[in-house]
Amino acid sequence: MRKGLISNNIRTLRFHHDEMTQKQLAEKVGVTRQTIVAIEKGKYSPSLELAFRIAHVFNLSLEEVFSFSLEDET
Amino acid sequence: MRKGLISNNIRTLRFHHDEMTQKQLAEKVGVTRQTIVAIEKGKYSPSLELAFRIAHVFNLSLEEVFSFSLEDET
DNA sequence: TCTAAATGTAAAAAATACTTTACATAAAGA
DNA sequence: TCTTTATGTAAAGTATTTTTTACATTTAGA
Repeated sequence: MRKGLISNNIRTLRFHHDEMTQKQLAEKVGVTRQTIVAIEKGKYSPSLELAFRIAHVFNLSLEEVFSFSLEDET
Repeated sequence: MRKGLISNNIRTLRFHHDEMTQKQLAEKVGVTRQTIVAIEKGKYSPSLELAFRIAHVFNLSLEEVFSFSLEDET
């Protein structure tokens, strides 16, 4: 699949939500802390399900947490 | 990760968009037809990127195409 | 200074998403 | 009837996501 760019504001959102730690977020969504680290740092993007779970923790829609921009495809 | 349920209305949306075929949708988002079949039939859910791409084709937000419901986690 | 908590990195293994190839069926039209 | 188009299934292989384990660094507080 051609690749666009997915970004997120998880880090910011954690701090805006009572300084939630990576560990706390990981526990709330049911993954390991390493998974949160990798996503925050952009090593890879989460599965659709995990993206939904994370947005849910912050009481936001998925698209308020993750944004996508297409690459050029002429 | 604990699993919730992700569903989608791709099939309906294809018909509402000029009876777009699976093949056409696949080409527009840059995957094979089998991938579209599998997602429509719920064999697995797409990556976050593919979900964004599909929503984009229909000019909808991701959450208008895919919905997520949490399992019970008491 | 010692300890604990939060964050970062890395590597191997497991799980899931996606591709490729191939074949089957049903419906529509020449 | 013959052909084409749309859809479905399946299996093997590749790519990506997630887990597990382990260790390093920084900061805050006792």
